Amino acid sequence: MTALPISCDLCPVADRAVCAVLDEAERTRLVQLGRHRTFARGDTIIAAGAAATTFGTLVSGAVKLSAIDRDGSERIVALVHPAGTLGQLFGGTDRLTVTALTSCEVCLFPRAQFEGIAGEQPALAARLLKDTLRELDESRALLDLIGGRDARARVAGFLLALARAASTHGCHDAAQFDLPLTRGEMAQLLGTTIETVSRTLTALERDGAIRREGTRRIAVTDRPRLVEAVG
Amino acid sequence: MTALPISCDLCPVADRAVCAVLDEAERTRLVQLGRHRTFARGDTIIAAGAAATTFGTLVSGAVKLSAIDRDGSERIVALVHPAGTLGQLFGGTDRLTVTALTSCEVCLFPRAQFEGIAGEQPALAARLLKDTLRELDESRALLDLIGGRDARARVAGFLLALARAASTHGCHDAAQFDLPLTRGEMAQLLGTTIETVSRTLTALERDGAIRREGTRRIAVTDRPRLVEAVG
DNA sequence: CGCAACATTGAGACCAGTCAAGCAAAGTGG
DNA sequence: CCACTTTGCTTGACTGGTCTCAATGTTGCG
Repeated sequence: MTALPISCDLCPVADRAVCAVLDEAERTRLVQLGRHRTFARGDTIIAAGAAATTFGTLVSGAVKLSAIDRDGSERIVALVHPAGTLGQLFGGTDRLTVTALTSCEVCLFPRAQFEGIAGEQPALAARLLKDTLRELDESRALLDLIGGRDARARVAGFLLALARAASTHGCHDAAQFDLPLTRGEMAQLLGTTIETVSRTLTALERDGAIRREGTRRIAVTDRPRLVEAVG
Repeated sequence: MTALPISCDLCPVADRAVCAVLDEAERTRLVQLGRHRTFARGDTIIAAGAAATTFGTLVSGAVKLSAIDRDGSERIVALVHPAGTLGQLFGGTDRLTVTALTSCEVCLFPRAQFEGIAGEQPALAARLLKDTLRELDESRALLDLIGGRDARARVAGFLLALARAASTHGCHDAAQFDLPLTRGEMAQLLGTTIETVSRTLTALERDGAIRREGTRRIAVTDRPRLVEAVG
């Protein structure tokens, strides 16, 4: 979790992240406000309940957003992939905990100053709105997946979503990818249990829809079958 | 579904809706672009799949946002209450169907022109962002409610959310309110079935947490118990 | 190697879904 | 006004998918 100055030249998501809509001068200003940090799997990047003071962009790796219930159980409500944003804009406290799922790189900015720039730069505000709308869509898609579908459909739908996220180009899904989540985390995200996730993956492999390599790597061997499993 | 000119003077949500952030001149311009319409329960206000051409504000009543699966089943992903917004900004087609749950009043605007004004008015853009972030929060709260909780907790949590939405002032919940949804719609929203919703309401009443008056009206008789049921 | 974390598999219990019947309220038409 | 239909709600009995509990297998790391 070292803190270093930001350099956009080497940034792999410089063209896709929210920063991309800023002109040279404004981006320079933003770069001077922020810090580039790296986190290891399991590190807490932003803690729920704390005053919302930072806002960031995920440069590489994967993170989860989760809420902790009063009874101590964790619920994952979203994953964020590179070029996605982290942290709560507006509103005083972060409501979700942001945790690194893999080792990852992040650009972090003081929230207030980031909001200030957004207020001055309509292009940035528009981009943030667009991003938030996409997140809203994804959240509702997840809602659709979890509500009223059985375990097989949830897992299949989740695998397809990951395949899409893993594709470097937007055009079509990756044929194979690494699960950034443990079985337990998948269960939390999908509203089920570790055992059911495990059994379902076994069943999908038995049916020829996927092939597992080790416990984390998934190859989609029969995409139509996987799509059909979603219903 | 008559179309009439907009008049903000009598609008009950003039101070809370997105329009409130506009100055006199801009609001006048917006008013001239839009139309005030009324819908009856069951009417489709915006159809999913169609080109996204309209954007609106809910003035009174309640509406649902739903997605239709390929197999024809409907999934409700959110409810919208007065002062909330309707329709898809950016993106070519509406992905969700907007349906009136009660008779309701709506101000509708041509989407492109609304987006144009948002581009010129940073205050409107900021307000739209803030609203969208709140919707995102609500969507994730619903996700939290549906994922990994049993039927009793889902229904209890939903009733509490409705009590909050029904309170005219933000300070505390309404003690009683009308369900804007049928049992079937509640089931679609909560990811369960009509029968389970009905049985759960019966159980909550038996336990003294609520009292039903007719099939639609709910009085919260023991709020702590209802909160406890959510877990 | 040996521990710790994670994953798989099995057996039994239980919650909720399905199927089915009956009831209540509101509308329709003779 | 009443029979009839429609729509929505409730309740019961049964079934099945998923959760729980428990044991075993696997991976990775000090």
